[in-house]
Amino acid sequence: MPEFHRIQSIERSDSEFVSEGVALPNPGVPSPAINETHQRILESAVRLFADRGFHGTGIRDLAASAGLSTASLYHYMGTKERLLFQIMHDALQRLVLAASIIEEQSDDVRVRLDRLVRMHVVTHALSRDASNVVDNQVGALDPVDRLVIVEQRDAYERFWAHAIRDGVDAGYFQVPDQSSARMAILEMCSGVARWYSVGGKYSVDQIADIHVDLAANLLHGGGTRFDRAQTEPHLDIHELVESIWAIRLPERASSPGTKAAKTRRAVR
Amino acid sequence: MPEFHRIQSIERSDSEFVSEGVALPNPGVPSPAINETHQRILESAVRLFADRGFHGTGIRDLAASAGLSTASLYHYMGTKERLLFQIMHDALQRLVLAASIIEEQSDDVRVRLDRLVRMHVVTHALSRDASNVVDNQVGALDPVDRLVIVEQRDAYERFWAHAIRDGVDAGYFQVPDQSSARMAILEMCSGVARWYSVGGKYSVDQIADIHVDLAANLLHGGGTRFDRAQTEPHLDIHELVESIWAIRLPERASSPGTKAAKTRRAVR
DNA sequence: GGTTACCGATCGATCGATAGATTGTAATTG
DNA sequence: CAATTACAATCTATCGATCGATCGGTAACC
Repeated sequence: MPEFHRIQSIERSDSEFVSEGVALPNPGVPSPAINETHQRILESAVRLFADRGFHGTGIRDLAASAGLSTASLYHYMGTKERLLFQIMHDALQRLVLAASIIEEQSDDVRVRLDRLVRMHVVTHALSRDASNVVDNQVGALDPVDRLVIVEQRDAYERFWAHAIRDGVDAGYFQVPDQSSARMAILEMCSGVARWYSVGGKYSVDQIADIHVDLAANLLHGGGTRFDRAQTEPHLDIHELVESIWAIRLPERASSPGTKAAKTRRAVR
Repeated sequence: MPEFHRIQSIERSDSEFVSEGVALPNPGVPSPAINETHQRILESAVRLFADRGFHGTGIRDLAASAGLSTASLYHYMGTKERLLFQIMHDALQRLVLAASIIEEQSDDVRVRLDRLVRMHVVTHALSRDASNVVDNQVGALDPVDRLVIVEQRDAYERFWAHAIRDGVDAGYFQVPDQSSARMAILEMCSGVARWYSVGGKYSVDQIADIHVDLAANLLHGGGTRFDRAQTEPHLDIHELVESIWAIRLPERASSPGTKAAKTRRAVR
């Protein structure tokens, strides 16, 4: 009964190969699969977890998709939850490795961010299912495993935080708030995994180009809001939302009574 | 046994009230709850579906959270799936209503987009759970219901598509691709529901301000990528990702063989 | 006496997981 | 070399628990 609890740490191989000037690790992160059947199980699980969610996928679905009995599944996996953990851990390990290579090899912070965006988008397009599992199934992990995964995700986000901070410090970027800008870029790039499909209007590389542009715009500041014409009548959006949702305002001072007195001022 | 299959269409109330110059509908969309117990069920369901996902929530969890027996649950709901549908339908109805009011009352397209962003962000912060259900649980709907919800979501996105198109046509916005820009803004604003928590660094309105800025930057173009220094060594990100993920390139011509021949050119 | 609002008990189906047997093949031993 | 052992890889059958859902009621109210 194989153990997957520990996954070998990242190791750059000695043998490297060239890609037009820059050395890439070879063969990157080895697949955690121990043989072809195990690989099939992992691929089935990634696809099913992405499509139906962890709780929406039964072990019988898993077994059928991999062409095995449910009992045989357990020859390769610990539990269903450990299978999820292994998939997420492996995917995040690759993201962290890619980000570290980029950080290491990009001196100019603008180049670094260009490459981070490109890598994140290409990953989310080419490895769509695994990316969606990482992005959406964290809540299905048991609390202990979740700590490990969240720490990995935080480590990945730190590459982004540092890149944005360095770019702001160097005067290249202007953003209203660094954390919000980081989350905004990550969310918009991760979003690719929600809507991308092969055979669409654009190739993966074109989508990456577009998102590099969008991220560059987003970070380049200058846009003083929409410098809107002030001739428009005022419309309080917070109030509009509370009105439509009938929400009991959790922020923004004023008790329900005061609030009602202020906004419920009927015209007729 | 009440039926929730049909939800009344959007109707603007005759009685309106004023908010510093602009009329707001009152009382917006009425809650679909038929009484206080039903309201408790809906609120429990929204919270649990958001926290654990639809398939991760049992009807016993639902009943316990609402302080009822599972049997009593069925006095108010059709099936668990219909409950999900009702929650999503209601939430989307409110989004569409808010967007239509904004479109109606904003002449300048920059103002329109400002308000759309603000509304979307405030909704995703104040009504976080329902927003997360709408954004993440579409796949749990049965195929027929899903069609209805997807059409609603498409209708909502059309308000955004038109605003971006009008802004581009008017020369206010420059984006590399309108659809990608729309998805990028929606994803980054929806992301708020993933990380926002009350008592954080910023108030809801400040977060809305920040995202208006970010969206304005994103749409204002001008950023010709990161106009990076070309002194950096080249690093093919597509190749990097494929190397780390060991992905069998689905796009980008070249068979595995050719690819290997091209990139596996060993240095030593 | 119909209707509304609930409950305890329980249904059949499915859940994740395991027990125990069979097979093929590689390694070890007489 | 042949016989034996060991183990990896798979199966059928089945476990107890939980799933979504329903049955047949009771109590209160108009």
